[in-house]
Amino acid sequence: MFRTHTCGELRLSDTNKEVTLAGWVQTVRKFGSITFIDLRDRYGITQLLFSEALNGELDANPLGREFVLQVTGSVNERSNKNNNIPTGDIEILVTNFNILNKSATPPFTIQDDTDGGDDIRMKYRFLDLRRNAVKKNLELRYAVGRSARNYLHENNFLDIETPFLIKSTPEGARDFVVPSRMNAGQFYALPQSPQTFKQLLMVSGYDRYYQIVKCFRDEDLRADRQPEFTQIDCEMCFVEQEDILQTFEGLIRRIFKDVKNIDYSETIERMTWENAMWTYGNDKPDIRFDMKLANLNFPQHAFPDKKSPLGPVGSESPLRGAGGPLDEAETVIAIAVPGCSDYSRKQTDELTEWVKRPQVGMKGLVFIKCNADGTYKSSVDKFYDAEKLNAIATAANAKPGDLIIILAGAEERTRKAVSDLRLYMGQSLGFRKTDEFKLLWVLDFPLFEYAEDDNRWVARHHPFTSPKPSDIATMINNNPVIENATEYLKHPYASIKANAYDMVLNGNEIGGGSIRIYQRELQEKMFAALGMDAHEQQHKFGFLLGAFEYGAPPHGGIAFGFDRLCAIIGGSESIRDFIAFPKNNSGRDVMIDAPGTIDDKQLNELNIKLTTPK
RNA sequence: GGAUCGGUAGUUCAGUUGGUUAGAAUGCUGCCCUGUCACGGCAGAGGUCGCGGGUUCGAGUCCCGUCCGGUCCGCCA
Repeated sequence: MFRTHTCGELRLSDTNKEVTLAGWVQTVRKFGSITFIDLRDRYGITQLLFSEALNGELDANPLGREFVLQVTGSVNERSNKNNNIPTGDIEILVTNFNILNKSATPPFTIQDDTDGGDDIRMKYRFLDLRRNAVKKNLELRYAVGRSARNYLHENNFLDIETPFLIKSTPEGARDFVVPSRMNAGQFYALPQSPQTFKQLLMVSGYDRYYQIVKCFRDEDLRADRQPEFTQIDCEMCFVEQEDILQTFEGLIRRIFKDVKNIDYSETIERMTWENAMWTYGNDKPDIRFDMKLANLNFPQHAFPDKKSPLGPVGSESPLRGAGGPLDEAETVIAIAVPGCSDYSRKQTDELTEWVKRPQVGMKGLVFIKCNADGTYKSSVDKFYDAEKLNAIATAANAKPGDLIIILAGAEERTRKAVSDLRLYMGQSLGFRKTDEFKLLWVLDFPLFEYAEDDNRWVARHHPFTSPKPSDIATMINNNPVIENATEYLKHPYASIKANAYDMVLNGNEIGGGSIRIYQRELQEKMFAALGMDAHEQQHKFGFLLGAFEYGAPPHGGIAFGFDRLCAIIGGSESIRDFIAFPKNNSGRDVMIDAPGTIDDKQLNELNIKLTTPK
């Protein structure tokens, strides 16, 4: 037997027991004739005592960090206890030890506060994983997965595996492809999600399905995006949107309870996509803090009855500094940043530089300081009197002490810029606490978006999403063809809402789904709208259209981004530390150095000729 | 495809206006130490300043290119 106990379980009550432990040397502390060693395994740290006086023949000198050690000895009560660790009351008086393996000096310290940077930690990920900080993340990931499985199991969901080697589809993200040796010149695609398979399982009558499953998308990476990632993928028969929302509110509440012991009993807020876009500037708002967007030019479709506090402004508009003259700006949006009216010139200049960065892309900003005494100090004082500034402040819901920031420009860009600014200010003012959790459903997404590049509709969610029941007739009765972009807004399809929903946690999309199309006619109409003719539809999705002819039930589902959910619950922006072996920014695994070239024999078997040399 | 920040000791970083022998911390090695737990003390080793080119009497420092890494935009049904 290698060990009788783990390094995390011995207590004062075990005193005098003869035990054998195995683990890694965390630290060595020498004091002449006695030596302390912290022995570490997955479960904790136990202090070892090597004493020359008591066991003179033991030589702890050869032992270095990360050596693998098996030790036998008796459990002693410590004379100096350590309250910081659970085993801090005891130590092992070593009578015998065995070096199971030596270790080279690790390139970084295996500690909670390691001295290693991301690069070196990823290259030696197997050492990084020994660190408590990473281990805790992987344990949390397991806890989230186990909680989800328990909940879904208790609610009659079946875990059914679906294939990884499937067919490339035209819509959505770029596919990862796998060449087929037995079918020369042909390729499998790895699934971006098990979407069509889970729908076919519904047709087969498995009315509640789930799978915690790898998905693959060959797109550029981010801190919260990996090319292979994991989804909690779910689908249900005989449900309407409300059934799905209820079921998966239950799931997320269960996860918070099981993993964080949080009773998330409050109502989960619901917001239409349209409302989210106008109130927060994006479709996954962080509602942990307020700072709502105020549209100062009050466009007809948002606030039809109001007049802009800015009034008619000519080409000499003071808002020139915010991105151009107002009468040329499609949109003018303000936010009131609480408690920042005392910002210095330097600080407002920094904000100006921030919005001028290419990633934000504004030409500048206008600010109004709402002083505590009710007066205003703004970058447009020579254009606006106090009455006008007061009207803007009222429109922006600003209170004394607030700093109003105004951006102007093209609608989409400006909305995104103010949204980014809101998150940036929220972050720097400490409103985005990692231990506070706010859930939100975003509903009623547009079904279609117009893709200018291709001059066609694309599905905002995916092409299997059903329109709202009230929009089905609009979809069936109209020709999807559009000639040019200017017709886009006027086309009946532009206003069709999808029966789709996203779950948002602290400003991150953690899940999304929809009620699906289950009738062949409607699905064909959808494919046609996306520019697929009958032949292509049959070629790409014939199996699904065929299945819909054999008693396909109404169904819908949802998929949660498992890695992202774990990261947010774990209080991190980056998902990489919640994945045992993640890829870097360029999609590389720097530990195993993948991807790599393959030899000519393999290429020949696959009938592949490279156009660029290896 | 684009923007931006970084690359100097094993590691994390500092390095001024271009100017002597490139520093600190930590890790590592040796010695001392019987109660540490971020042990302490003393001594020591450790550098192709990512790579290539250029400017200059002289480049870690300036310029050009390139590679690598981080973050973001585009992209991600």
